[in-house]
Amino acid sequence: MAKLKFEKQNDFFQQVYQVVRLIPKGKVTSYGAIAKYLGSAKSSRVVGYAMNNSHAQTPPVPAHRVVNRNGMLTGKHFFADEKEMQRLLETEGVKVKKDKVLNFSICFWDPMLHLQIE
DNA sequence: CGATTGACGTACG
DNA sequence: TCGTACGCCAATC
Repeated sequence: MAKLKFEKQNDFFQQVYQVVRLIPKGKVTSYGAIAKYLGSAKSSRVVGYAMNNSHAQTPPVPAHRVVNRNGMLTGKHFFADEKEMQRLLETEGVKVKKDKVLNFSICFWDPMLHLQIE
């Protein structure tokens, strides 16, 4: 359980990256959950857009831990190899089948429940 | 400044 | 269960 505090409204992107970096190993979350956590539940698309630039961030953002609401690896296409994302998840203990996270409800990590904004 | 785009999510048939 | 339509919002053109 980590506590997170956002001083000011940093760049929305930076907030997204920050949350993604806090995702525990072996866990995954969704774009919508992150958006909601950041206070913009309807900005899920923007979260995805932010992830598009995650590769340029330092330290790198574990984008493979972020999937859509169905647990599908919609972002795999943005990795060097489409199987890279799945491989990374399985390496962390997350089973993936047909581009979908198995036991998604169990592997799902909701920032709203594990992070607290003071 | 208006139009388009998108790693989403929900509603509807 | 599956495909299509639409809304949302920031970035980009």
